[in-house]
Amino acid sequence: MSLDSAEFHAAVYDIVRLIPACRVTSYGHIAKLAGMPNHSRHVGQALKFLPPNTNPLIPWHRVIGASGAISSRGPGTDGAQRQRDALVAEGVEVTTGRTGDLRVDLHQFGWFPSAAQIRDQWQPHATDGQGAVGTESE
DNA sequence: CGGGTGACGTAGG
DNA sequence: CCCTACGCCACCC
Repeated sequence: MSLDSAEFHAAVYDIVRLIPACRVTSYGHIAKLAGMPNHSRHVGQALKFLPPNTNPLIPWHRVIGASGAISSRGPGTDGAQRQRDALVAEGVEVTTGRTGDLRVDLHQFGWFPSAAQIRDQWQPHATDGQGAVGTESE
């Protein structure tokens, strides 16, 4: 199956909408859930394309890098700061490095479910209230 | 049509 | 943990 760019955007938005509060995931994981594991950059591209009015509908701030770092997004932009503010408001701990880099502990706030678990969210059969799903490095 | 770029990721030093 | 190099692909020049 080949995803069109528009459909890829829609898939990305749909997945981002599923991210629970106080949790974060990575661009690459969203790309993987969307069926395109190598299109991690385009996930960010899709979020960049995101209109301001859809902000409250799509928790874009819960998407960070696979290393738990919030992308600088350029020195003149305040996107990273707004993202940090939104995450902190939800209760996510964001640490600031000496160089001003913003990072989140994925072991504590990471949310990396598989496609099957996503389907499980749409149809809650197993009521497992697990926290960090799929903490790879453990 | 070649080259640079980016809200990325992984591997290696 | 830091930085560098490379792969990736849509988009822009």
